Amino acid sequence: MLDIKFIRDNVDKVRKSLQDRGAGFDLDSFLSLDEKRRGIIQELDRLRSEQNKINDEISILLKNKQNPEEKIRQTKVLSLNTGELEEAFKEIKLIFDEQLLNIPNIPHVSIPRGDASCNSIVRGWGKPKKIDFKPLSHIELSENLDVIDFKRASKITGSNFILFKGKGALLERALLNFMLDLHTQKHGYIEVFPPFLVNRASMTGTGQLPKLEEDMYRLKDDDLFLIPTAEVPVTNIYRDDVLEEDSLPVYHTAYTACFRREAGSYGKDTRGLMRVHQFDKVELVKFVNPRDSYDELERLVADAEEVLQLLEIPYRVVMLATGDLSFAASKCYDLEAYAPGMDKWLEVSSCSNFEDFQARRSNIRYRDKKTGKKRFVHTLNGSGIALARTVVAIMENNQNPDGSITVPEVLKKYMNGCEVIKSE
RNA sequence: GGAGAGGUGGCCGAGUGGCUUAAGGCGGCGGUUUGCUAAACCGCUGUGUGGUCGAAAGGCUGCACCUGGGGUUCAAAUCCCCACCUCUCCGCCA
Repeated sequence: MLDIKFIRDNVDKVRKSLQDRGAGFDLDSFLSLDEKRRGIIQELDRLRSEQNKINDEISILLKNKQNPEEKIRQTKVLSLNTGELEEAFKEIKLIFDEQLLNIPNIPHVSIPRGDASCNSIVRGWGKPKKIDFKPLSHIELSENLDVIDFKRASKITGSNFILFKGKGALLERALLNFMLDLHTQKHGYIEVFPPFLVNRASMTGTGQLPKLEEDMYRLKDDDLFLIPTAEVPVTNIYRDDVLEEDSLPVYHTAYTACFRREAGSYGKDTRGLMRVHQFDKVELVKFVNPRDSYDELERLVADAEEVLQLLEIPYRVVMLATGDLSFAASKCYDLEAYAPGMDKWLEVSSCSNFEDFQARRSNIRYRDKKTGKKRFVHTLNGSGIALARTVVAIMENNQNPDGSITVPEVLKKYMNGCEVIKSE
């Protein structure tokens, strides 16, 4: 969330941010609500102050064995007034807090203004392999090779779930191990394996709540949520903590399954692995000194890109425009892998700098060495990378005329030496 | 799932309704002493929020904060209810 003081002092900036994002938020009525809120605080504090004084006087009277009846009568009335005002304050605070949580982060100046059509392609890597036959889609390939069983996944759970089989399951597992090894051994991330279920406070801390409740799987009896991304549990590791400045930056990587209801997206990419309710992902999360966060973002993107480079999958890096930016992010790069079977660019990673937006919500701070003051860290995260669609890219890029799939060089050792996935 | 014990500042730990402005200790910061270090001694010590002064750093001032939420009372760390978390024992279990 944004700092209310910042909002008050920078109304124009916030207004422009809301416009650029196309967010429908009534800033003016929020500001007048804030004014009202502060008015009540002042009156409430005045009443309490008066009451505190009389209470002290009562204490002294009692100590001197004098009768405090008169004073007690006085403060009884006061207490009644305070109680009423407290009710009013509670009501207004509830609305105020919720509205504050619904104001999106301010987009960084470096990104294009406008909707998704204004997204800009920053760079590309690799060239699609020459495929001199009509390439199959991953759906056809995986059904022919019997490595994914879509029908039975539907039977077990429902549509848009996946049942990997045989070499398909092995490929999934190999990819996860390959990516975790790369990030821990080469890029310096510390691996964590967090819970897949989180509570409401964690979901609010990273910004999924209150806005996106209907997008998530929720366990009503326990008020827990299945995580839509490892970003949630991993960022919340340090909720309400104060880190030492010297310990920054902190890098974590985690494998988790991710669960998304994808409510309202039926009809879009609903076949195959494109948009599924459960997928595997290796996530990268950084907690950094605010001074460094934009350099850290570039390195984060590079770390995610290296996965695709080593897998030899052609991709492009897209800088999102203000209107396409997610709620909590101030700057975001998407990585899109090319899939020749579908002739589509698939979003396989999203790398964002949240500045102090999540840190303020989650109360993650560091102690400034010079001043001794606590300040909010900057948080960043990115997929490094998301699996289902990466599997699509691997299958479709590496397919052979006979319908088999060549295993990328770097994955061979993770697949017990298997070089080609073929019909058995 | 059942029974019990707990949750107090950065940490440990006292505190059963009003001199609590949260004792005492550890740690941290500053100082005295000192050839240097240590010890000893002295002083200081958190967070949030509102107002106000200031260019700022920050100052002054009010309020709130003893896990969270309700309640009782003129007054709650303290009494009552609910939730969450931790620990111990029992049960169940991969």
